Amino acid sequence: MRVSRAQAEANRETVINVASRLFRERGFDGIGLKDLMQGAGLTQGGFYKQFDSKDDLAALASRRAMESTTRRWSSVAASSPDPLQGVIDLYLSAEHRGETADGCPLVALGSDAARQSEDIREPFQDGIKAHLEVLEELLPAAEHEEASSKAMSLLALMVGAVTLSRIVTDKNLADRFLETAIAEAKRLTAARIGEP
Amino acid sequence: MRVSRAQAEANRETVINVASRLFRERGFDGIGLKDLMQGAGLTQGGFYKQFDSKDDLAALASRRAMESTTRRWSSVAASSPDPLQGVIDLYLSAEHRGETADGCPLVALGSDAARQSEDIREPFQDGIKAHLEVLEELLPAAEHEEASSKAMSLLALMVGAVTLSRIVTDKNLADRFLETAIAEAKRLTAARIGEP
DNA sequence: ATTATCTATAGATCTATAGATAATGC
DNA sequence: ATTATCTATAGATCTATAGATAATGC
Repeated sequence: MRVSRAQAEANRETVINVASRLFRERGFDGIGLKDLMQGAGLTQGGFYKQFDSKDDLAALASRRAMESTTRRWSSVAASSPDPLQGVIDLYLSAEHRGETADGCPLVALGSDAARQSEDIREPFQDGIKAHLEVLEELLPAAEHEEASSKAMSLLALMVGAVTLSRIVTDKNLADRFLETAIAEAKRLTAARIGEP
Repeated sequence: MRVSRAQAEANRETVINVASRLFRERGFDGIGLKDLMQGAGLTQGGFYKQFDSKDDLAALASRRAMESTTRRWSSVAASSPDPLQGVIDLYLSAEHRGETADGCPLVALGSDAARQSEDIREPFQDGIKAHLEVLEELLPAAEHEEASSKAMSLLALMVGAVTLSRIVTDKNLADRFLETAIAEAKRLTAARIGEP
């Protein structure tokens, strides 16, 4: 029954990774410890030797999820001819809308996160700041202040668009939310000449 | 024990209204039938004579919530010197961020809604369409197509901004999400001269 | 007589804990 | 000897149902 320390650590990491996917897919209240542990090939009983509580795992899994999507942004930016457009097109794509478990936690768990304790909202906040920093560096703005504001509006626009796109049942309307957001993001990111 | 038909109908309405608040406050999975009925001054046992299932109530409560916020938009627009700005300022206010139970269901339940069945997503979609229609009528656009696109981007921006503002624990960052979204909304809604 | 609501309960599931088991690590 | 994971279970809570109760409506 007992496994090596290295294996135990690997198991812990697997549980966090599985949780980061399953929480996004079903919500924090939508999946129990039994299924979370089963998803990692373990049983429920071992849970509390690895984690303090379900909320503890929720915080760890949220951090892992946010870090994973920040990394994806950086990697897409690094490999795109137009880095900012690359990130925008990826985020506002039908593929991203479809992959809840691997997609942005802000969309998958946004309204859930707002209801959680500070311990769980903190990893989301850190992830939001990291996402903003990626955008700020990519934005063509003269001053830092302007880039910061643009980044915040752009993130809000993108999170809102994918959220709405996932809610509606009308496929055509869902696609239009993504398309109009892409068009609006282009206007937003274009350098504004002669503006304060 | 038995009450008049009129009173029974009034009780049903009360349960829907209570549910529309409590679901927004705690999420669909965050509150049970016992507490929902108790909130209306009733006991759990009577629930299934009034509703088919918890999901049935969730759909009815979601519709009620969306209709309520659409009405609020219309009423704010009717009583503001600048109707569109009135709606934007109300939505992107610290007050709206603070009142989860009475605020926009798209923010309070956005990520939850995306995970629900079509029966529950439909009232959200109808509410989204109603919200878009209010914005379209207020937007200063030459063509319908343009107003429609602007309305969708504006709604996405606002939903995203309040969602992010509720998640972050840093009060200063939370306020900045609302402020930058207001500034961006102003640019978005201003008539664009010489654009396609 | 009908029926809106009540009390009571079934059966499932949830988080968390207790103690057994068997492999690791000293 | 220590400990990672297992089986088993406690105690609470969840959705849904059954049957009792008492007031309405015919």
